[in-house]
Amino acid sequence: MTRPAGRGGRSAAPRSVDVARLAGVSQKTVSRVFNDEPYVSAEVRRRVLEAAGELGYRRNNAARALASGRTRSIGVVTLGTALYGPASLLMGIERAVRDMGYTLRVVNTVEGEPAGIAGAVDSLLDQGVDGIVISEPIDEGGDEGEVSARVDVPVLVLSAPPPFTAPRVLTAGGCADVMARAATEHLLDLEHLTVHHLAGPQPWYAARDRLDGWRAALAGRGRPEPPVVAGDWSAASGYAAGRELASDPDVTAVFAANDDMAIGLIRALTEAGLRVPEDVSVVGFDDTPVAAYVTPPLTTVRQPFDAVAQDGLKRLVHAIENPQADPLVASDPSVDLVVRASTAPPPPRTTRGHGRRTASPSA
Amino acid sequence: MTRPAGRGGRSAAPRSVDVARLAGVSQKTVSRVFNDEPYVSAEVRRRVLEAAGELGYRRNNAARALASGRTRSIGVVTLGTALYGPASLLMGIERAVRDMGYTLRVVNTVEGEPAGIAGAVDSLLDQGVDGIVISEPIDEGGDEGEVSARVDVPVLVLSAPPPFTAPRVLTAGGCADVMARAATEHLLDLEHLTVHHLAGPQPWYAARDRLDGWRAALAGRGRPEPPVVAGDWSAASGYAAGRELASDPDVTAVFAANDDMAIGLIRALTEAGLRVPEDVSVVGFDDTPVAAYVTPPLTTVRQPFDAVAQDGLKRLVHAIENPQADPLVASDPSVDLVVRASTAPPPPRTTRGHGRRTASPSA
DNA sequence: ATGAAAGCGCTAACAG
DNA sequence: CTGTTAGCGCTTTCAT
Repeated sequence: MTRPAGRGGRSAAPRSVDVARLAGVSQKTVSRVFNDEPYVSAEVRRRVLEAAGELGYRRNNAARALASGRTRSIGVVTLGTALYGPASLLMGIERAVRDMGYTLRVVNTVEGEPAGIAGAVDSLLDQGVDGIVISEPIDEGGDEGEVSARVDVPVLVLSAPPPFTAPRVLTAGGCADVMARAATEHLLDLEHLTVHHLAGPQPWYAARDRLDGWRAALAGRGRPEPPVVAGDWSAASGYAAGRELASDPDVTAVFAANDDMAIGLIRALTEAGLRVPEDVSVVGFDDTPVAAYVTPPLTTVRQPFDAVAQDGLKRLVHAIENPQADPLVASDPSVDLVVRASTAPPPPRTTRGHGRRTASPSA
Repeated sequence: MTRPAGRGGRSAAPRSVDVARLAGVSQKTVSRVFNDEPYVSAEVRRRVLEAAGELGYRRNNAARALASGRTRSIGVVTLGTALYGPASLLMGIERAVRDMGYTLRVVNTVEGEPAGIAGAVDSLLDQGVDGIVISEPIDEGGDEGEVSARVDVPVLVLSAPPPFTAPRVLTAGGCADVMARAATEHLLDLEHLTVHHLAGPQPWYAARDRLDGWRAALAGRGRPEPPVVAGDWSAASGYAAGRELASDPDVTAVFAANDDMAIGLIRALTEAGLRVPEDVSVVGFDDTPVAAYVTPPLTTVRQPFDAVAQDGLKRLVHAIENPQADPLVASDPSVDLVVRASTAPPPPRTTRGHGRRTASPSA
């Protein structure tokens, strides 16, 4: 019909000139209509829209990007994990990006892969994104500097201090420390003498934040700081930690850096013959969907993923669209401690240490 | 320097002509080098690469897409949920897309939103993707037909029968039924007279598949089919179902359509004074990271997300790059039943019904 | 093995 | 309010 499947393009998709011809206007007017530009009479607009509908016209994004120098897309760098935290954040980001009228490109970094964040950012830059979101990065040690020079778009770093310096870096959601502090204080308020911490993997800024918050809470009350137990976010690591902790009669309260580890921890404690929360209290972090339904229902901290993503993206888009203006200020999200049945006052002091050295599986 | 920050474009990014000039070759040769085209002498290639490196040259994707008619990007439509299944699948898709040399664009559909899949596909088409992946769609009833006409790129539908008809539709991973069947048969092999099913929300094809598999297993052994209990994937719904099921002494085995529901179910059963697996066996689906660490460790089915994504994407890309060729055939993934401690033979028949009507909370 | 010329389909100035 | 004229930076086609 119109055109015999032009060069590279797949089929002969209608172009704006085709619409213009059919509507009896100039090509530029079609462009005006589709960009909601002013100065188009209602009548002409109607005719254009009708013609476009008839032809099944849809703007060519590549041409738009080439001509305007903007792609209206935002890239996000995520860890390639289905962990509840990162996954929830990604969903929040997608929604926020869409709400702001942008499209989303996604690149995962694979833990332990050489390229890391630098490579992912580079790939996004190749794709021509207008802005970049780095979600829950981890500190891989030093390859971040390499990117910095080339990054000429605004960058938003979520749930962490900036992992690298680029001309225009924003941050959002670095509030895990205050949430962790609240969790720890909840345990202290219950009269526990101290609180142990089952930490996440330290390359993760999110894990460090929680560790810091726990430290701050303990320091704030002048409590001794027991040695940190290291986990890797998995329930398996929580279980391993639990076996260790179960044999120490001084352990009456544990703050785990995420719910999965808390669940593994509880399992190990239970198998060792300890009761949660009567013998040991446990607090998790995330409020995963199952947290309320494990045994016992888990006291945990709910993270405001959507709010963080929304606030961050609003500021990122502002930075994109107003390169010269001062960045908007971050609004701080609310801390949300969800108290369930896994926390209680410590056992009476006289009975502490009671049969705590033998592991008698119960299941 | 080169050029004072041309019209729309942000800064004066170097173009291929700049590289060509510096390397003392034609622009076309630069293009050849970057596209790994043949007929470029090693010496020239080296000079071009060096010049490009010096200038910090990076190809402009919009121009490439405009000139070639291909964007080298694949769009994925996902539900906006952090549920383990969909999130895992998304990670697998990202990886597979990247491995195939494409980039990924993501659009979520929000359950209950009017636009639904049709809107998401449309948005992806606007963005000019070369292919589309629809991940774990749900049947929203009828708005799919609207898209079909306009979809001129290959579409891969994961974990479901095609939700709409488009010229070139592929499917992958619709194997939940055989996995569900295996799960049910495991319970039957343990001598349970029948198996109850805690189903997922029926708009989800994934939920329907599991229901079908359960039915097939029961039918295959000539067992009675008890009424289906409806859930919504959440642990909360599993808990609600558990309260119901706990009062029925005929319930000795339950196959839950996902792990979260299984966990909620177990909690309700436990609170009702029933033991798992001594009184009631439970099988989940997904093998979430916590499945092995809840009490009791959950027998469940592990889904081969990565394999499904990889196989599907290989075929999608084949369809993109060989429009005329016959589609590749799907390779079927392996079923992986993980037997843990939540399943056992039913209680002795003489004692069945024992104290099953009163709910005496424990834990 | 390399180069020249001609667009891809749009947006951005500038005229009317 | 509307139209004209130039490119955006590549890939493609065809010459050498």
